[in-house]
Amino acid sequence: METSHIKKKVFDEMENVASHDIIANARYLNDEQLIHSEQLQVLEEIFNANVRSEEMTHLSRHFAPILKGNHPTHLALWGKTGTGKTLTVRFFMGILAEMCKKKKIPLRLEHLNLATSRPCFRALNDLACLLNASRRYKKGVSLVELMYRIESALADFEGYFVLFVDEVDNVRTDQDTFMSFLVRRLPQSIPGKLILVFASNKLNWRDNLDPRIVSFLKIRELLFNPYNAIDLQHILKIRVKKALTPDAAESGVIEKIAAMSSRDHGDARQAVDLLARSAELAQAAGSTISIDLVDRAAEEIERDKYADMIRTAPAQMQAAMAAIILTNQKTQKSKSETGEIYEHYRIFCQQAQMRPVAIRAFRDSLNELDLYGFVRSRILSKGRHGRTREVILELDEQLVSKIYSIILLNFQLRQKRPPKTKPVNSSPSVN
DNA sequence: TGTCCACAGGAAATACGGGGGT
DNA sequence: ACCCCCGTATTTCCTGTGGACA
Repeated sequence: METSHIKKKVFDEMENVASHDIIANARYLNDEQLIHSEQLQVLEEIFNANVRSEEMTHLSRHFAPILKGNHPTHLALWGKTGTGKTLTVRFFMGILAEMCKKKKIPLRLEHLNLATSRPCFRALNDLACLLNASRRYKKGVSLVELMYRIESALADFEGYFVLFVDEVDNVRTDQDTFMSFLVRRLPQSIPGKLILVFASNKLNWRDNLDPRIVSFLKIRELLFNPYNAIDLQHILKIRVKKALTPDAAESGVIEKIAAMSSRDHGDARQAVDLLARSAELAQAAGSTISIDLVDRAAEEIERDKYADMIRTAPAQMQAAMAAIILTNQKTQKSKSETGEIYEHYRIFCQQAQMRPVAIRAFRDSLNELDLYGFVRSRILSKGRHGRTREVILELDEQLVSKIYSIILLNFQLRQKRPPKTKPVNSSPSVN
């Protein structure tokens, strides 16, 4: 009887949700789930709505010389994340490839995406892999060898070679070597006409580059501004049409999301995320997307952001955060001072079996927590009773306890690792 | 008006750890 | 396998400071 009751409940719940479906095609709310052709389709609609049309025009002008057999210069794109640098270029490249095919102009396009920070060696290695010139090495191959392989992979190609280097600023230790290879050596050593397109999130990327290379680059620049509310509305409308059932979004919802997003970041991906989150909430509630739900979704995203940040934060910052929370619990106030927080920090370290850092370093951790918005703090002078930093914890209780449990979890995992003895062969051998 | 608290936060020294070269 | 180098984290040492209080 008990089980059938539960069965019925689950069944009803599912039935209920399914009948109120407002999400018709969830994949359109998450770019990673779209296959290439669908992505292109979405892009095409976005660009047709005149979003990023200026940038598109700029690209067209820049690459126009190709049609006349001339050699365009290199190009650099700047703009914050989610401003559409990658998508715009890829979309444009698609069109360019089509045109060249029609006009029988030999063209080769490659997209080197340096998504995460990596040294020069791995960047070159990735490029070599992209050109099918090498396998992936950890080490054991010299930089020169990699360069040689890249060159010989291109030795037979005489047309235009457009290399799109995405997120160049991610190349660490010896960016100059990497850049000078691309800019100075490669064009000289291959028969094709090389056109480099760099994209970077950091506007000052060029500043810490060897000036000789900068002069060689003769780069044309193209700045991608954050999306404004109108652009975002276009982008969102297309997603809504593709992903949701008709009338799923109440009036004003798209405008609201666009306005919030353009005010906060102008990042299209985050805007779509907010839409997706709102839709999920509505789906769960069996209603349509209301403006209220958007607010709630924004709160949820905000919470997740904090939770994520604390999860990946350095251990010292986590410990400092835990100390602040503990201090507040003890004193039953939301305000606390450096000294008392440090005391709780030391207790916490004892429990977590880690060595506490000196007070000076601890202050820096507190500062960082302020910087990342976990707490608000200011210097307070209490006259004879000294000066101190007053730390105020303003996150809501729910979030605080979530953060606290994340920290505890992290430290428990850390404890499990045996102290500085060599690993005993108790775990299955990892190679 | 001077004192003095309880820290802030800068500078330099030192420790650490990973990666590269030989 | 070994060493060196370099960037980052931490420690050590230090000087500075707003204002309550005597």
